[in-house]
Amino acid sequence: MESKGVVPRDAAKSTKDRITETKVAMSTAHDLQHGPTALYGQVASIIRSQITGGTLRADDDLPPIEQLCERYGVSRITIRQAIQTLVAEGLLISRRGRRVTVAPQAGVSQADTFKDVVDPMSAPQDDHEITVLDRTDRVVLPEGVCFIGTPTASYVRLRKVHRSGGVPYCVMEMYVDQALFNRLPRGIERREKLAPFLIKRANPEIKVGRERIIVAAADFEEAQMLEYPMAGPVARMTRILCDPDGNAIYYGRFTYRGDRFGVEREQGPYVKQPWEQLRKSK
Amino acid sequence: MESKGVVPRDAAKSTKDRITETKVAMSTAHDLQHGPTALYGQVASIIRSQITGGTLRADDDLPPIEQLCERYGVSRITIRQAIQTLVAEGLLISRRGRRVTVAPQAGVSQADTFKDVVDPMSAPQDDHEITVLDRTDRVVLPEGVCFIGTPTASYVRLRKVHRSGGVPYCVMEMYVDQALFNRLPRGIERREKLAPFLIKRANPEIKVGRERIIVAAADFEEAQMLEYPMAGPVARMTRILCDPDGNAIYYGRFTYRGDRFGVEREQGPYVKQPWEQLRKSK
DNA sequence: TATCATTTGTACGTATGTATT
DNA sequence: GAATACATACGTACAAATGAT
Repeated sequence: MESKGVVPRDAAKSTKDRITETKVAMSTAHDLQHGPTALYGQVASIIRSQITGGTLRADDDLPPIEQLCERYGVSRITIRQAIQTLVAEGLLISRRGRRVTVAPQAGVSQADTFKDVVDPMSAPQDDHEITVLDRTDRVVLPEGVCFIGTPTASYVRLRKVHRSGGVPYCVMEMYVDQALFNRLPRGIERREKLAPFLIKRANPEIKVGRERIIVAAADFEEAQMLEYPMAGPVARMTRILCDPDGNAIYYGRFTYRGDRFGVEREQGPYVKQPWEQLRKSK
Repeated sequence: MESKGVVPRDAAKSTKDRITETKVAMSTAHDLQHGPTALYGQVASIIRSQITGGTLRADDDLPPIEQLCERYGVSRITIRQAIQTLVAEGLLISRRGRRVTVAPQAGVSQADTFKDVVDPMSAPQDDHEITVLDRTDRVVLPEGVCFIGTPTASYVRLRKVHRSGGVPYCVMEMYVDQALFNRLPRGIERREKLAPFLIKRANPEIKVGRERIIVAAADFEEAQMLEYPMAGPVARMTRILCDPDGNAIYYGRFTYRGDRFGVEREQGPYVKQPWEQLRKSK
């Protein structure tokens, strides 16, 4: 292939900078090159480094797309795709009718990020809200989901949304053994995180609780319920609690917003790893 | 304005045409509606349900975009955006010059997915490869990253890529105490996962290892190194190992492809947490 | 309360580059 | 080399949400 000379594309380049309102002290004309990296990728890189570098800060507005088009000498689609990329990365927020803004949590380092996340087993904050979407009694567990323990005859199925500070951070679907649920205080599902409650106070005793965690992209439904970009990163967790007889008295599937999820694990030489005690899942 | 209506596309059944071979028994004209849900969202929903429902199976080809345009009576951009969405969700793979295909791991249930993932501490498979990108001796740990333990005076900094079955699944940056590293077998960093090696065999003993895990979207660099869609979901893990004196003799930051990451945790009142089982001192 | 300008979201049509078959 | 098919990119238009008037 020929390393061809760059096609001169100075269409809108000479236009005077009319960008005066924005706080964004963006630097002067960037020279984008038609080449191996797509134009939208180059634009995204520039903006990304402005965010990580501190030129753009949390909650800052970006200039309108039209102005960015002029500035970089590219079309609207190109800018849009760059913005889309950064939205998916969690660095920008774009909403109809408003300016595109830098995400509140953008630019903080990874270590700091960990302060804002919600460990699934942590105690809820003061501003924690629980919404019960629906409840169905006397249902059976779906086939093949029980990776430890044996299902019981009958469950209560609950779907809930948890919010912190008004923002939903987790949607979940859980099955609680019907007999056990009937013994719990009335309305407890609206007041408490059930798994921590069961582990601390339930009768009969919980013998073992196990969680599997994977990461994925939010599907349409999850994105809507979590007020989160479609295909944004999420954590999916499956949790099972068993009683001393090996009955799975609790099964839950959780989807956490990626920006609000974090877990900590210990590793050490004297500890047998949980999965070494497991039967292999096929 | 009136939609042009879906052109029935049944005639083109030339023998050479492999398109008719696709198992896409796509139903007859789907009526998309201009309304609250965007057209591309409707298309994405249809295809998504075909995948999860089994009409489209892993490694199946989608019809060319042009044909999808005709089928749904929408333009190329609309189809592309639907495909993009599903690519970001990990359900489709789109490559230049080839048909869009259904991702190999698409359509399997969450529980099943867990068998393909790589627990960070698991033993490497036979087809496991390690590439050392670079090595720098006698460096100090970056400021403020050490969430447990105290940094030592000098580290070896390594950047590596791990592959399984030829596919990269993790990129990492790690710091190993210089003195400790000098005592390790030569070239061990190219042959072994260092943390498990240290935990099992190092001298002095590791007293405690702790991991923090969050989820995020792949940035440009990570996406390239992992051969993964930009902004695709990834897990980021930070791990620190300390010796009995509380010195952080190992610090590592890892980025895992979302489709290859999974961890398991135990929870329960009668199971001592790993760190509770640790010998407190020698 | 209603209207208007601004700004982004969605969508169409078209053209060209580039990788695969 | 040719045909196929996706990626990128331009220009344009209208819809919908927001904020200010």
